[in-house]
Amino acid sequence: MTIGASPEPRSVEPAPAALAEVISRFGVMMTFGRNAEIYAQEAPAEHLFRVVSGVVRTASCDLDGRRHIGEFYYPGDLFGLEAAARHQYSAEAITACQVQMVRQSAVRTLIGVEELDLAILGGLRRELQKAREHMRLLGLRNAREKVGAFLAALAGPGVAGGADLPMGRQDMADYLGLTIETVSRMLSQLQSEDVIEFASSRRVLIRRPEMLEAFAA
Amino acid sequence: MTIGASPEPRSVEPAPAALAEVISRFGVMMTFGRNAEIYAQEAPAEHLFRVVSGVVRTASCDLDGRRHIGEFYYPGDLFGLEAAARHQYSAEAITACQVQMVRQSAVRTLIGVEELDLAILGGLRRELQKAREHMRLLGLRNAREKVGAFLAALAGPGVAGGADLPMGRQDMADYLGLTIETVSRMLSQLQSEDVIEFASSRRVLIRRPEMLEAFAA
DNA sequence: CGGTTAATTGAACGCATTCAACACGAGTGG
DNA sequence: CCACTCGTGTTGAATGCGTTCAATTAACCG
Repeated sequence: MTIGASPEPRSVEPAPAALAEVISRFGVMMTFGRNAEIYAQEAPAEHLFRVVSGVVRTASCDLDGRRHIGEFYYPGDLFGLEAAARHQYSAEAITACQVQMVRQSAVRTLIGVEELDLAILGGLRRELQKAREHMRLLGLRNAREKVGAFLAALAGPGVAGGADLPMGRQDMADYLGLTIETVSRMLSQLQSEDVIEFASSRRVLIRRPEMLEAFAA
Repeated sequence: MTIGASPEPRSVEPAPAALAEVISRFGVMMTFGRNAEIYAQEAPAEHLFRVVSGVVRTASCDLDGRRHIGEFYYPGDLFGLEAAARHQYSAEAITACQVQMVRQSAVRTLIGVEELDLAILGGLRRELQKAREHMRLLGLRNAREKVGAFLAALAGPGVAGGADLPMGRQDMADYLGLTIETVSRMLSQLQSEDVIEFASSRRVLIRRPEMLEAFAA
């Protein structure tokens, strides 16, 4: 796989299949409890990870305590294929979860250096796209749009029925660059407008999918 | 170069030397005037670029006109090695500038697929790191800190003397997720605190480097 | 049940924006 | 050389959005 040569350009890259395959076959399965740390910020990035079950977040803490959530990872997603030799963000289990892990050096012997690099290349492209999309969200959306876009992404392209919110309000807030109160307020507002409806605080029903999709942009 | 195997981890990746070398030797030199478009948003990403002189910005326009600046590129920087088959951001000349350009397919024959992919890998790692840093800036800094951090980055690690601001206030604002007025106010504020001083609106002198570096974090 | 954490809601504040006016500099023509 | 214009940058005043602080309610779990 090389950049720019794919016959069918698409806006979002799929997860690199070859690497996912290798991790799922040879990876060491690990189990983490809620809020357990999978790896620390600044830790050496020696392993590649794949979410088997549960949800993972990457987080970065500021000097003065402010926290930023980099991304959420769901079953099937790869994470930990960092940009540098050390992790910029820590990774933590949002829910109890199972994660498969392989040493990069091990993958290298299994599928060869070139294959590994290509797979990582694909993964990085995906990460970069998500990061840029996130940058735009943070830079030029207001609170209402941020929360709407988040829900739209979470509900997925087939926005119908409902969706679970595995993460708490604080995680959503730190992901969107808002406070927990503002997130709550926007959710309440969207509910009062019948765009969504909460079955419980972690379970949301989509009442007007077309309204939510308007936020996706 | 493979991820995780480098003996000396460093926080910021250098530009991929091999690729830069190839572009500078075989690239087609092009000249652009102020505000000229180098490539458009959504255009196929078939080329790799290198700034020879001048400054380049990548920009992305929203449906309702809001603009976001992705990154600024200075002489020696590579750009256009996008995450997808199509450019997420357009590239424009901030100042009159010279840019070298090569087709990816041409590079492939010159240095081989593996080399190319490795070089792009390095470049992407760099881009991802910058994007994440930018995300954090947008997500959890206030106006004062944003402007301070911008100046600190622009002045460079050896924060001393002064720096030129090749971009206008609007570009700075769209990069930082602020309005032009707020940027101007923060600059005035920093000047009134004797952290910086403006020789002209595009030329800034660093009066207290240690104060600026505090923003870098 | 009580006890604890998470989430919602209210009220007041403050930071950044918005709208508006003004200042500055570069370029052009009288 | 000055007057004029246009683009760019600065400054002021008022508004509003999101935050902050505080109190209440809901969910979770022993």
